[in-house]
Amino acid sequence: MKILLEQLTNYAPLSEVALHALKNSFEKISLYKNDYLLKEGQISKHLYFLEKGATRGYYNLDGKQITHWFNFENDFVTSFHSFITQKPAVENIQLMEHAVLWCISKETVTDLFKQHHEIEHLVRIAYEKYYIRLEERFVNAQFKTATELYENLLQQHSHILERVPLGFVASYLGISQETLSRIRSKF
Amino acid sequence: MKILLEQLTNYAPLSEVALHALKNSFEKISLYKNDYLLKEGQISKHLYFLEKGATRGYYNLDGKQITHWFNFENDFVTSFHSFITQKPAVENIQLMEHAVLWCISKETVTDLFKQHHEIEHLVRIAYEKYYIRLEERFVNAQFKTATELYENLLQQHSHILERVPLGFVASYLGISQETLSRIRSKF
DNA sequence: TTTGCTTTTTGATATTTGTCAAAAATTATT
DNA sequence: AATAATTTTTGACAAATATCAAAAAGCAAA
Repeated sequence: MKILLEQLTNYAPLSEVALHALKNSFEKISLYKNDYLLKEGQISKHLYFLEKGATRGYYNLDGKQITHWFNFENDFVTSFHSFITQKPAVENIQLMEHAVLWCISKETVTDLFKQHHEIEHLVRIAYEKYYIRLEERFVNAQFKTATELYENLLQQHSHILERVPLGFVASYLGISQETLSRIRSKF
Repeated sequence: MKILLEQLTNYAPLSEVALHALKNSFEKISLYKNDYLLKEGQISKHLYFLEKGATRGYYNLDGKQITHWFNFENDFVTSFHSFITQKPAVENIQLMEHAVLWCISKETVTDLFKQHHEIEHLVRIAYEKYYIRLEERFVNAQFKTATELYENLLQQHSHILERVPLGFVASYLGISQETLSRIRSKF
């Protein structure tokens, strides 16, 4: 919980009142490798904070699993599309390792926004950061070669390569597993 | 101005007070084809609402102009990365047509957030929509073929194809102009 | 440690897309 | 209307990546 609150106050400072409200709003849960936080077709009712562990988001396309993101310690996790629109998710969220998470429901989030403007303010700032991060990833994905993407990943997020099977990384980068294997052998 | 306020209240309803504050915060400007809203290296100090006209964002890579987004009527335009971080922009924003815009400064936006929580609330919701939109575009860009991307564009945003030179569309889709030309000839 | 299961690598080949150069078509300017 | 400038198309070829199949390596369970 301490980690979660620290992470939140990195975005913006919070009053004691707001901190207290947040403390009472998250519930701790513990899940195991291969468990699902969300399955395709379900509506995402919860936002999770990943204190420990690793998750991946994937969807099924032509009988294949396409992993399109990973989350690790201190990340917020959910199907944002489903959580925001309350429509069925197209993706699955699965644990790649045993994980400790803090869980909050959509309704609780909405209530917190109503009761504590400073929390909505904080989330507005968090959204900006998340938006920029997505924009960067998008530009990279579109305009860099597979080798450049791998180098980037190696330099900036090498922990991903150590904790995640190669096949997942390949689809995360948008390339085939064989190509990634060949690229890697050249380094 | 009426259009701008309508567009805003599509995200969330606003009180008379907030509407009035907004009315006093935007300034109308008129610019011409090939003018720049922002050049690479500048810090984006303004957010624009495009009432009429069309803009593109592009950056320079290996001596080429890479167009990575377009904006048309009723879109908000800026280099979000630069506007949010107040760091120099990597992209240029140029008018593709004569345009009528409503302009607001970063400081004014910040002040409005402080004075009217409902405006920050509205923007929080707007961010969610923008985030989802970017996510969709990202997933498409990464996992669809050039032909599928063109078909999508044709079905969902055919106005883009009519108003924008082919070369810009090609780099928007992340493919070469020659490839796009060949795809198009097959339809 | 042996056996079975999963993941990764390797080889051969096919497909997609890019690049370069030139021609054709379109648009703008005088 | 003629000329110039820009944009789009076409062709030939090269490069990058995907696909399929099989071997090798790694890991887990009995």
